[in-house]
Amino acid sequence: MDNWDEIRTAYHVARAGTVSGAAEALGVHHATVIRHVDALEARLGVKLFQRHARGYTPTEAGQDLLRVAQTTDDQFAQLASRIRGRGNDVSGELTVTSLAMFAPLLAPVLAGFQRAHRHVILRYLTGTRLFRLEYGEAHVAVRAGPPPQEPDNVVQPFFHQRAGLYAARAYTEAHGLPESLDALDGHRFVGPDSEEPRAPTERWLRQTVPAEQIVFRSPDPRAQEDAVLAGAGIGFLAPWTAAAHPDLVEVAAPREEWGAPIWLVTHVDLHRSSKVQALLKALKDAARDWDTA
Amino acid sequence: MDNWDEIRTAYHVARAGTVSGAAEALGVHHATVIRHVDALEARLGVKLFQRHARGYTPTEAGQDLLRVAQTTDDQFAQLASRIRGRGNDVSGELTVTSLAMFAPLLAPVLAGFQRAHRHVILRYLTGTRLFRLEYGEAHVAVRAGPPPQEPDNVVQPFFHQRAGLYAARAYTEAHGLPESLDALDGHRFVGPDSEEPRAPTERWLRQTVPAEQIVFRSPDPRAQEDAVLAGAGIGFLAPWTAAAHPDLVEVAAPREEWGAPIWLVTHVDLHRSSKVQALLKALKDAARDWDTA
DNA sequence: GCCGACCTGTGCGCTGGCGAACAGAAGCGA
DNA sequence: TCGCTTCTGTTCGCCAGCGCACAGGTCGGC
Repeated sequence: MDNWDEIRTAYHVARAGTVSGAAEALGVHHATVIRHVDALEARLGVKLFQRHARGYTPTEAGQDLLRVAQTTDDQFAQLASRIRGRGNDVSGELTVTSLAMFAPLLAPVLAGFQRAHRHVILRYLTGTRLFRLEYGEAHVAVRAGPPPQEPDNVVQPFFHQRAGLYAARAYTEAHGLPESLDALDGHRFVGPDSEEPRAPTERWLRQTVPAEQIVFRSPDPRAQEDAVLAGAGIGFLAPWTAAAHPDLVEVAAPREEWGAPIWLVTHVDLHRSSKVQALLKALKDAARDWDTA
Repeated sequence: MDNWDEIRTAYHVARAGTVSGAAEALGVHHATVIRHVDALEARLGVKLFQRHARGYTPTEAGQDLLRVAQTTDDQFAQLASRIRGRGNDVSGELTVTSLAMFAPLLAPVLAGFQRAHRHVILRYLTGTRLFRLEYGEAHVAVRAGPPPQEPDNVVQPFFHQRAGLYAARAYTEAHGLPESLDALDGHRFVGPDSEEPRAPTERWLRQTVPAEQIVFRSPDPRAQEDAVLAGAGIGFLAPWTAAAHPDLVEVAAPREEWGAPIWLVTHVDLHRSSKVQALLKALKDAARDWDTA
């Protein structure tokens, strides 16, 4: 059964009862209908219709085909309306990915979005691995650093990430507060575990602070945050993270050189769907407050 | 959804994950596959796949299509095996039609055939109306008289129908037995009701016997038979009918001029099916005995 | 780091399948 | 009985859609 269009033609012949009627319903010439039916019967080796001057009467096999094709037609019609409807509908799955450090920022926005669109199922992936939009691993990605260059990705600015140096009150009470960024000797730092620094804060830390003073290292930004809160040392945190913990002391205010642009990235194939557009709008609305804050 | 082949192509792409794989499975060039998918997406207005250098990944809509097309493919495969199998299988419906007078002759054959092929459902239509093979009203027809000329019918000789004149013993005891066919005056006859005679017996009766002597008339041959048995008059019966009733007396032995050829007729579209062939064989096997009898 | 395997994507020439037109048959009504 | 309509079915010319060839990209192994 390797020609579904011929089945569809035969189905319309069985329904209309005549070749001409089927041809009109299909919008093709009746000669085409005859060719399709003849080809299908030849391939099956069984007559589907009895031909007479007043039309085509389905044989048993033809009636069987009529039943099967009828349900197929219905299912395809339902499929089409589902698919077409989905284009203008905010429903189904919606997968967002970002670095783990943005979770406290994004999670409330995503939760609010889900409340506004009850038919959408949100998946929020965080991880060190880069989730690839072109493989359909995510609809929307939040990326930091230089603007992504992938050809099939639609990139737009999200917000500007700022970072400052903070320490827990327990740490400053034990080790004091550095007077300036030039007098950091003897202080302990919380930093990344990576071999090569990627973020501007990581590069600054490596260039400025001797390695032996970075006493707590973790590849997980959330673990670093926890370490700073526990008084393990001085570490980079976003201002909004620090603001959420009154127990933290600002060692150095956020600097322009420590900041990084954050981008919203979508795959070009999905970017136009209203589902993705709705999420992008919600994210950018939220980011407007972050930039001014 | 008016192009089922494109759906089938997209289905194979979703299954294989690559355009090339789908093209190989379908036996077409991969350029054709790309064209089909592009056309289908354009018509639906929704991306079915995310394209990347390593293949096509189905979107939600593509996965939906995959599920629907999967079941469609299964159903078509089952349909094909059913239809193809039916060609070599003696099952399903089998409709036979004949003049009502042949019912006692044919019914035992048909019953035996059904016993031999338990999966077949036999329909035996008798009636004055001519059931039309080309409209699928019957698979096999038994026709009397000159060989049928319909172009799409396959005609083969069945047996030679013979007829004699008989009367019930009750009739002969009351009215005596005619000495010859030239001395029929005063005798009563059972005959047809038709305006124009069709069977040779009917023509002979009209030419030979005055109309007023045909005292019992019926369009139904079985009713005529019952009338002869009841002693209503002399009438034409087949020898095998008379043989079944010891109460009947032969008025005139069957003559060649009273006989008529009987034909087996099938529609050319159905003639080659093994179901019809099996029934034809059973009928002709039975007729071999009738001819010699 | 280079090479090979495999993928998508596109322009071109050609052919299979399409529509147009006509022929023939059957049914229907005047 | 004749004409009209409505079917099927065949032939012919032509174009949409096919396969081919090549380009460009990515991934993995040596």
